Amino acid sequence: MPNKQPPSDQRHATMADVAAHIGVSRQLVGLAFRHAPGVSAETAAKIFQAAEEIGYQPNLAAQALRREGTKYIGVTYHTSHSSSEELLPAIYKAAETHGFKVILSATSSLRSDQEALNEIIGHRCDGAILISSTLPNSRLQKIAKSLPLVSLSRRIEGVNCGVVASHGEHGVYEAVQYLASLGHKAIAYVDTVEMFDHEYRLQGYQDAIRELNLENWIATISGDYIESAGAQAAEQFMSQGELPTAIVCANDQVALGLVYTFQKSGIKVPGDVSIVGYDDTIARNPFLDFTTVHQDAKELAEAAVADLADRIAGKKKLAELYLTSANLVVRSSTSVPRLN
Amino acid sequence: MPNKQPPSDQRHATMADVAAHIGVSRQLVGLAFRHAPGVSAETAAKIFQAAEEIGYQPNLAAQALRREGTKYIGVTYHTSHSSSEELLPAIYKAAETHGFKVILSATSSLRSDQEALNEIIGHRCDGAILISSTLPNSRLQKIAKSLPLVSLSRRIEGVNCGVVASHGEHGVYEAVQYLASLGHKAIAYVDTVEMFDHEYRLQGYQDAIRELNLENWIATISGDYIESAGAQAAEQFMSQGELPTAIVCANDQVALGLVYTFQKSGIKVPGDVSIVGYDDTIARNPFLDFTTVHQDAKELAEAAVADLADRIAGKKKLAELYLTSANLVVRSSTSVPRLN
DNA sequence: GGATTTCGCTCGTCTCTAAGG
DNA sequence: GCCTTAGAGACGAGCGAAATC
Repeated sequence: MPNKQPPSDQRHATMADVAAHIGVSRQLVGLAFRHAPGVSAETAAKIFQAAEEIGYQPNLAAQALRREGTKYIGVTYHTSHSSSEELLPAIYKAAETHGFKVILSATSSLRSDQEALNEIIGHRCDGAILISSTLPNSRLQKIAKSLPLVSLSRRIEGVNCGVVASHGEHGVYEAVQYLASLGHKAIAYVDTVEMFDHEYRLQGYQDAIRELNLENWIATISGDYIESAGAQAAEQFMSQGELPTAIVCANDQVALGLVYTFQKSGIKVPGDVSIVGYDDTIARNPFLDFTTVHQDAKELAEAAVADLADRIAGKKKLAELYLTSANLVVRSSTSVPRLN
Repeated sequence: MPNKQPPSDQRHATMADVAAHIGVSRQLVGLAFRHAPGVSAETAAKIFQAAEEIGYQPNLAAQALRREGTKYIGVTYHTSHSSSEELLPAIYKAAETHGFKVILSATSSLRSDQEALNEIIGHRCDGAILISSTLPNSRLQKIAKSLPLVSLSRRIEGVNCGVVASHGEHGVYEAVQYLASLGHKAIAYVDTVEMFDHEYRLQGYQDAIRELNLENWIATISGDYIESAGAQAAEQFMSQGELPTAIVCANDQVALGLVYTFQKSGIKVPGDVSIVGYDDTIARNPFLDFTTVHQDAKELAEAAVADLADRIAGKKKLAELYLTSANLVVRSSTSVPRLN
């Protein structure tokens, strides 16, 4: 009766296996994998080759358990939030350059933000990036005391965490100014009140309108299906007698709903109405090719990770706000106004 | 000079802290959290309350390290694959009922399937679900020897893993039959050759057309931006003299590109052309309201998790294929054919 | 004596055996 | 037989200190 099973196919290789394979100590293998100084280049090469041969992959759980910090960044995001499509890859990249691994934790109608965050705490992540989190500020403030936090794409206030979002005021302001420069005077704005940070984008609209001495024309909509909300806004405009000559939307999805519905009713974009979106997600899709405000996923991700890394290193404690660029990208959904 | 720091705010609480807080043994706390037998209801309540009070969350790394299996399921998915929007929440749910936690690992143009899989191996997941993975079969076959695998939304062959996908042949067949029942005779199909499993959906079209004694009318398209591909297909149809009276698309995104482009050119849907999608993702969006083939995220997720759980338990080793339901959902993008 | 390698303890939890109330 | 505790050895890697060439 064997008191110890031979390393079966089932068991994963460990550092000890690698070490035994070439006759060095386990610790030395550890040093090599940590890229710590004091391992001769020759030995290191042998070690990595042996690891390759027996298919060794470091056990992340063991690392996380033993290390002072886990070197994990937790990221919560909502599965149907379209902007995370570009944000997540950028976060992976940025985290890697800062020496962190990413642990994703998805939220949805079936999984709350709190559950997602608990998982991150369970993994003992050194810090967390919360994308458009719906957690109340009081809750966040409590969590921020023991876990470095960055709120991404949601400008929260009164919480000691980093906040990273695109400069909505500026982006929308620029869009309205551009439309005015084309000769538009009846410029409307579609405000989606259930979207985070909608108020800042609205602010940009109002600032520009005031400065241009034009009239406010705001359509306020709400609803889960954001494209449908855009469609609903289109109906609203069409039932009001005269249409504006240009409409700025709080995001690309609303713009799509709007354009689709107009076209279905025979209203041409941009011939009859110019439309501008925000986000530059679906807008850049060649068949849509909407004029929109571009927010840069890479810039957002890098700012978020850099701030979080500073917090983890203890260099920051207080609230800090970063507004990343939001610039108009002119494409084919805008033109000079129609002749009435 | 204190030889031991008092539990500072920085350190996370452990089972020992919980135990000390109410004066029981550390082992008992462990039993309670594992819901193991032998803990009185009264004591268990006290333990959980104490855990709540001092904010204890089990250290997942320690659990994963010590346990025989980690009870993790790794899931790889591509961030711009729209169907994962519904699939991921469903997988979380299904995994939970089977007693597993989920570890997400995203792929994108910046992060390969192999990197994503390595992370999963690093976490020592008991098994993995690969959603529309692009890894070559030979690679998968090698991995499947040491890690239970399920391929979701991609029908691979020759690999000893579970395969779960919707019954594309049936779904498209049903769509064509329905169109024929409305009186359509010129029924075209848009085949997206770069999509996984496109061949099965095409097969359904061909089977139905043959059975109905109609003529094959296939538009083959390729390209990254799948909605643009749809738009491109629309251009193709419009340049061919006469339009078909109905078009079945390989997926919803293509359908959107098609409909959008037709409408822009003044062609009415469904007045001039009926359109059917596949997936029932964006199609269900109220402002689109496309007729489409519904594939059920919940059904897919449950089948995938159930099969994987069986593999992890050692109840299965060989390849196995599950085809989940694919049923036509009639909405407003289809009607009787136009009068020529 | 500096470069290279090894020792020995530790992280938080699981799991097992033995024994106490 | 119920509940509870004591004690100890894992799991796999990190890291400070000591040993070796």
